[in-house]
Formats: sequence, C-alpha cells, structure tokens
Amino acid sequence: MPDSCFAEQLTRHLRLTNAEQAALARLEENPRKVKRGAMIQRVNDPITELFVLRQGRVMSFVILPDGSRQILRVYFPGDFIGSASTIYTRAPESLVAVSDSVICPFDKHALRRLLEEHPRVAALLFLLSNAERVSMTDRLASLGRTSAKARVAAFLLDMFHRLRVTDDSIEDSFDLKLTQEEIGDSIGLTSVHVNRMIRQMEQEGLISRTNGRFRLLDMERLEDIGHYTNRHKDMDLDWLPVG
Amino acid sequence: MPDSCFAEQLTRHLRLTNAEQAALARLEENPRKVKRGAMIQRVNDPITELFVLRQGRVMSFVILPDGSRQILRVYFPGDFIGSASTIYTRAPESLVAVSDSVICPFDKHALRRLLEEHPRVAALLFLLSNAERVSMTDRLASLGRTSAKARVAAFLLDMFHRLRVTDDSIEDSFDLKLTQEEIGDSIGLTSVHVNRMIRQMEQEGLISRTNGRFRLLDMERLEDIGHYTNRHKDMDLDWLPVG
DNA sequence: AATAGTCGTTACGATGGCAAAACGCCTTGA
DNA sequence: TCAAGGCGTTTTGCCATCGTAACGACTATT
Repeated sequence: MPDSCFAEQLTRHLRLTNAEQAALARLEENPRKVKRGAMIQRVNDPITELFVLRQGRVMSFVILPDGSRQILRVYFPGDFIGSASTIYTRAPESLVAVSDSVICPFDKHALRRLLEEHPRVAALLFLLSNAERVSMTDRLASLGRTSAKARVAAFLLDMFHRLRVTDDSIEDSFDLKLTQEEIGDSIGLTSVHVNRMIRQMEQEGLISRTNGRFRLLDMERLEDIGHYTNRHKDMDLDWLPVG
Repeated sequence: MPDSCFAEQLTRHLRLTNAEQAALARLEENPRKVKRGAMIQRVNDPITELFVLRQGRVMSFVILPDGSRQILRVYFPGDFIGSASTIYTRAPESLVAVSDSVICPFDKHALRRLLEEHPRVAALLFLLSNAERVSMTDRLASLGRTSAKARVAAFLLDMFHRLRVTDDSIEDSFDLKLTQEEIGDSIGLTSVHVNRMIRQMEQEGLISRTNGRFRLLDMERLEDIGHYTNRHKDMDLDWLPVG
C-alpha cells in the first residue's frame, strides 16, 4: 500500500512536490477499520474530523423527512471524504461504510495547519473541489432530465471510470459492491425500476453480470444512452505549476 | 456600488484582510454590459477567462442530445462564475445572461497569480467551493427524491435566501426574473407542471404573485413542503483565522 | 434449521410529460 | 390611438413512465 492513498490519487491528475506528498501522507497516520454498515458520521453531528478512504467503499447520503434516502456520493480508495465539513460546524450529510473499509480520520485543525504550511495544497484542493462540483452537475442533469435507463447507464459508466482511476487491475468487469436499492437511491429510482432497467440492458447485450460483477459490453452504446461524457481528457493539469 | 461585489459577498461569510480585498477588487476592473439572452460562454469553448457578476442574472446550463436543458445554477450579483473553468481547458457548461447584466471577465492566469500572491485566498475559495458543493447536494436530493411541489417550494426558498445575501432591500417579495420554463429547467420539470404547482400554491395561500414579483406568505409551511434547511447558521466562519 | 438480506417479478395506479390552443400583456411602429 | 407581433402564461385531455405493494426464490450467515 502506498504511503498516501490521497496523494497517489491526486498525482493521477496534478503534480505534487515531495514535501507536499509527505504532508498529505501525515493525514493517513491513523488508519481505522470499519465494518460494512457502520455509521461514520451522522447528519448534524458536530464536526471534528475528516477522512481519507484507504480501502473499501464509503457513501454519503441524506434521509428526507418521508424516510426516503438520497445517496450523494460513493467514495473509493484514495478519495478525500468530508470536504463539506470544512465550511460547516455540523455535518450536512451522513457517512456509512458500504463494505468493510479502512478509513483514516484526521483532525479538522490539522487540515488547516497543512493549508497554512503548504499554501499550494489549498489551491490544489480548490481545483479538486471544482472537479467534484462538475461531476455533481453532470448528475444533476442526469437526474433532472434523463430517463431511468439513461441514469443507470450513466451511473455504471461513472462508477467504472472512477474505480479505474485508483485500481489498475480493472479491465472491463468490476465489483460495484452496491445493492440495487443503493444504486436506485443514488440516481433517484426505486430498486424495482433499477432492476427492470438492468435486466433490460442485459437482454439487449449492453451489460452482463456474473456473480455480482458487472461487465460493460458495449461502451459506445452505453455512453450514447447515458449521455455520458468523460471529462478527464479536458483536465487542465498544468495550470498550477509545480513548486 | 462597492469596489468588489465578490469581496463584499465573501465578507458576509468569511473574514478578509484589506490586501485580500484589494486583490479581489482587481478582478472587477473590466466591467462589461451584456444584454438579456446573450451567450457568455458555450459548452466546449476553450477557457481563457472567468467572471464576477456585478448586476443582473446569469445562469449556467447544459443541453442534452435530445434538446432538453438542465439549468445548473442561477448566479446573482457578487457571485464568482466559472469555478469549473479552473480545472478544465474546455467549458463543461454554457453561460447566458438571464436579464440585462454587468459581468467582469478576468484572465484565468490572473486568478492563478492571485492565488500565488495571496495563498489564504486559495483556502477561502476552497471553502466557498465546498459550500457550493453542499448546496448542489441539496438540489440533488430535491431532484432525486421529492415531488414537483416540494421542488418548487425548495427552489423559491433557495432563490429568496440567496438573493437576500447580497440585496438587503429584499423583505418578503422579490423579482426572480425567471420564466416558468427556466424554473422548470432548473428543477427538472416542464413549464406546464411548474405552472400547475405555482397556481396550486397560490390557491393554498402559500405564495402570491403581483406583476412578476413573488411573495412567500407562509415560510414555515413552505420549508416543510420543500424539505428546506437553511444551512447558513451552521457555517464555520472562524476556522480559517484572519492574516 | 432458521433468519436475514438481496434479487426477481407481477399488477395496479399516481405523478408528471406532451401537444395544442387560447389568453393576456408588453413592445413596436404607423 | 390602434394594430400587429412576440413572449410568457394558462388550461385541457391523453398517456408514458415510474412508484407501490406484495410475494417468491435464492444465498449467506448463525
């Protein structure tokens, strides 16, 4: 395992000095194992710490008064969790481990000191946050303006590409580790309808499933159906020069 | 008019030194008038500049292949427009003036230099971006999991509170300057259905309209219907100390 | 063996989209 | 002052999409 999952993921997109890498690695000095289903943070909890995810899956969500759940984001190894917590004193969203995971909590004030000592990291986090915002707007358009089938297609493609960023072993099949209900709660559908769409897409030869692993058979058609655009190629990697 | 709309809005949330305020004011040295309906940026345009909005209304949106439009965000005076542009070389979204407006374009590299000379501003922008992300997740939950009526209620409340941040003259009635079609494209509904909901809420005494101005008559019930939570009171204003 | 969790499947019904037309209101121009 | 046009709103009927409820099958865990 690398010294810093977070730095490792960052360097897929942006350039870091050795000092910055070392500083980021210090955020991951206290790994903690959490079991599938364990709550890491609840809405309205006073915020004292943020996290880096090393292994497994974590997701953020909110529960509406009528009991329905909206999953906001699924986190993968190397992801920085809880950026929302930097600007609020109480958690605006809950965090739960979707599968057995290893998270690295660090103090909110430790992050502030890091930003003071390594000002360029603040700019990097600003950029990262903007990228996350764009991916959020893509989901907004998906939820607001597309059919159930398009949402499922876009969701699978998004998960596939995000998994590949940190996991080189992924070729064309991957273990999502999400139930169909969790997929539905991510894209604003019921598990019943997610199931309908998945089976339909299987019959059409778009995807296949073998013991829980998805395989995307026809990328091109999936991207078409899901109105999916991979934004990675448009990233401005050198805007913020090194050192 | 203040030297810097942007700095003025920022200081509603966060503390700025005089030097930082002056640096931000320099972003607004080139005001430009744009007419209602004028395109400021198109999807996939190479990005060279970002904007601060001084007067009027600007919105960002995307058009899906089937021609439908998702409005991503409505910007008000004092808003920083185009944070998405910092990390991409091509615009991921279009920008259009919703009403006659004054925008202040500035070079993308001028922003980079500003971040280098005033490292704390990078951290402030990081925080601001995180706040925007949270407001985006609120909309995600609204689109994914709530009824048409709830979305309209939440949208009106959101616009009302955001307008009040920079416009002290607003008491309880306000001029949204958006058509019902634009409201629909913001919250994933057709203009027909937006109209249905607005008239229904009028009849129920929740809101009223007089020559284009909305008046929110029953805040409490609106917040209830829209599952609206005002997050402003939970902001962590002092996490990043001054200077 | 028992229990719990996930997936598969069906029938039924509500929510909200679509198409089309009329209405009101403002602007422009004679 | 009136007419013409454009734009946004209002209204209607029809119907597709997607949600709800309910149950059975399958698997893993205890």
